[in-house]
Amino acid sequence: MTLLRSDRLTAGAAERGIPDATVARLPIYLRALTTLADQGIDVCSSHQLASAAGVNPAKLRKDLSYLGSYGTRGVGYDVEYLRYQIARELGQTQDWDVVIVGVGHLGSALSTYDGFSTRGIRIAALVDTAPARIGKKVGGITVAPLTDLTKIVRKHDIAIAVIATPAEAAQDVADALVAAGVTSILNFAPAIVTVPEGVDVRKVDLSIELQILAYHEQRKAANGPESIGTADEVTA
Amino acid sequence: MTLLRSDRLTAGAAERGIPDATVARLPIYLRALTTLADQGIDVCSSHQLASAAGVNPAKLRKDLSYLGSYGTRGVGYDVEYLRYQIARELGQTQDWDVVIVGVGHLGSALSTYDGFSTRGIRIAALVDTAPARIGKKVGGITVAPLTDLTKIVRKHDIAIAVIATPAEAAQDVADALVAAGVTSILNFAPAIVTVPEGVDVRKVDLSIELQILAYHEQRKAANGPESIGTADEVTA
DNA sequence: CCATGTGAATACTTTCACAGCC
DNA sequence: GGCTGTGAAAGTATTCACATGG
Repeated sequence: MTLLRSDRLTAGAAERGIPDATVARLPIYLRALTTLADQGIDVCSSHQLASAAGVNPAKLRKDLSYLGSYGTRGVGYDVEYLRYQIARELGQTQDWDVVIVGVGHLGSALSTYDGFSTRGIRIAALVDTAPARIGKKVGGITVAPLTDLTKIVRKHDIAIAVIATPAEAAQDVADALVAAGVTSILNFAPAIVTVPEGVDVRKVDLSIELQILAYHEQRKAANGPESIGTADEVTA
Repeated sequence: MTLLRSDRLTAGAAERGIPDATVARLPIYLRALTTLADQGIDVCSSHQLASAAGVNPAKLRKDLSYLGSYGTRGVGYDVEYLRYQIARELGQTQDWDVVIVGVGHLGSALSTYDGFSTRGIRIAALVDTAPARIGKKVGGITVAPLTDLTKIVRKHDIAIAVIATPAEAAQDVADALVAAGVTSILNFAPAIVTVPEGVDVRKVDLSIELQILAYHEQRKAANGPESIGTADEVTA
């Protein structure tokens, strides 16, 4: 989750050193811009965009300032232009081929998720170890055996993989992915996977999110209901 | 994601004011402790536990210090005792009934996900609007119509809900959930939902995680491969 | 001696408030 | 006049390093 950056601001001309917290929000801004564009809006203020994205305007402007000065003082931002700049910064000018390992319920859900294609992400291959699943078609893609991994990664020039296996298999799959040449992994398995330097891992754990909510619920119940409020998700 | 805390340390006896970042890691420690217990380990050092959880020992000790002093100097932590203390802090001494709204691919995957039951979370009901889905059984639970929501929430005393609908429906569903009395929402729909004060929303966006990885991949490709390394997920 | 628990130092993030430009 | 872009201030989080107690 936290990546070291050897160069926050190195010598030379304006080395890009965008804070992690900002990078994590850029896709949200992108989505918000698309929403605005769909509404026929082609110029927006930081307030409008911030409200569509669920953040506050100062944070939005600070975030955008790391990319450059793409707004116009006294006016706002050109929706289409800003959308392009953020997409470029995120590397969405190219399409990223992704392989999903593990075609159970979650893997199937991911492979048919339609939010990927419009965001520069293409599910290029599905892989599993279960003989019952190999050869079956899911979302138009034939499930391949794990042993084909290296071949698949080479063929599609895949850098990013998704682990959607049970916890027990996660580390072995991660090792296989790294060996095959993958350098970024999104791990849905409820296990910590260890990878060599230079490989990024992000983790999404569905039950953890619910446990965090349960914690806050418990506190609401314990204290009076008046002692807690949300800052997030409240549009001014 | 960020919750206001009116009392970081109020008067009286040790008011609990655990930082958000720490709360987000407690479920990870819980999982790590379970792993250790399964290996027959019943006392562990902060190093052992930290390595199993994928964090560094200092952070772990600091996090645990917010809960109290549950370790023994010179020795370490009793696995079972610490596990209980964290579970209690997270509110897992009781079971939380949860309703999932939207029984598409993702909703189905969630309702059959077996990582919930052992963590104090019980899927009590499934709800959808599509007539084709209502009445069908998924993971042993019959899908109910959205109009039954209030009845269901009352019956099971539900505080926590999951939105797994398309983006367009998310806000309406959130409104219905709040009206029915739900006070915590986990939102998987790729949309920002607005809720009144006192209601917590957490958001998981599958495509955003991949976009963040793509950003880092792009940077690896652009710069020399030597200029980036990961701090996370590397066990010493 | 050992490993925890914790103040103090550092690093990062958010927010404020206003200078700068349209 | 209005809104962006940004230094500076405030607020959080992480890490260090050592006093503390078994």
